[in-house]
Amino acid sequence: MQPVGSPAPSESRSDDLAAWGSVRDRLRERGLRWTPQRRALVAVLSQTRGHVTGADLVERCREQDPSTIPSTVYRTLDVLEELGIVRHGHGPDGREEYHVLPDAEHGHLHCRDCGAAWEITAEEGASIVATLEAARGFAVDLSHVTIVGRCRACR
Amino acid sequence: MQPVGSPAPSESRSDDLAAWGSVRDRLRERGLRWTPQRRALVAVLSQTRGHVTGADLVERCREQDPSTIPSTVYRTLDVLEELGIVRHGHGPDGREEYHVLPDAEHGHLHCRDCGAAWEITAEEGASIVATLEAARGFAVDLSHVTIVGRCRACR
DNA sequence: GACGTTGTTGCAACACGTTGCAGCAAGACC
DNA sequence: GGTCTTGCTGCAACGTGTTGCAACAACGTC
Repeated sequence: MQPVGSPAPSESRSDDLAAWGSVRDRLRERGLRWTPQRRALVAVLSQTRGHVTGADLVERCREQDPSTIPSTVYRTLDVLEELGIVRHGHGPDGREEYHVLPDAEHGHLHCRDCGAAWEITAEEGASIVATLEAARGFAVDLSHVTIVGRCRACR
Repeated sequence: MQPVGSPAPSESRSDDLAAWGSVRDRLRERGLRWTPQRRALVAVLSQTRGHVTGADLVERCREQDPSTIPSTVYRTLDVLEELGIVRHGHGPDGREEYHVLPDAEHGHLHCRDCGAAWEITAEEGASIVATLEAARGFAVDLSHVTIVGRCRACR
């Protein structure tokens, strides 16, 4: 239950390497292409853990290659989301927020006052999911849930 | 538990009239001013029920007065939110979404497929609020919660 | 290695919202 | 009605993300 450092890069774990290595093939299987621009974004993502905003990713790509075009990054992110490699939600300010290689489906908790963020685990989310499922037959997409409020420390 | 028509204007109820009428005085009490631009936005809001996006409100104001400036509208909305007259959240696409004269605190449910929206009542939200309160001492701002998923009809 | 398909890119324009700042005007006071 | 204070407006520039379109290039095939 640690806070989620927003720009939270860290080293890849070994089982992630396989995931990143397979991206090229997964694209090709679908008739999609492996371009230098996609390679660059995947390289950036593979050095990222936790959450990043779209703008962050654009900036990091630009550090590697200043000619990076934002729309290409956003379009590539859409593709990678279809492959399940990233997921996106919206931060408390409505900005795009991507999480990379989600181990398990989880939601997000944001403190309005201090800005800290936490993950809502699947277990904690279960009661939310169950409530809405029972009452309305609604299938909650937990990974897209962002709940805003005030954390213990700020109250 | 009716769906929330997104552009959902309808007539004001009588007890709302008092609320709208008092806006001027509530501003003045705080040393704030009652300007033609604010009058215009309040007029638009008073003919609105349910949910509107910021862009919607700008457009409706412009219908009344084509010289309306967006930043003024957004700044006025911030002020009105402080007075509790509107509340804002973020739609499934991250856009600003205002609800007018909230009768009771409530969250929102959006179907990813058909785009329909429902309100999560305070009672339904109670389990969400209670879970996070107990587990983390986190005070959920239900009115800012938007949950995305798939509704019964779309599954 | 050359060729053709067609998925992608780069670019320009747009949409929505925010911010900084100089000048204006609401409203209090005389 | 005139004056003063300071909250508000209008404007311009920016930040983030999306979209349409023509030209380009990945990659399967010969």
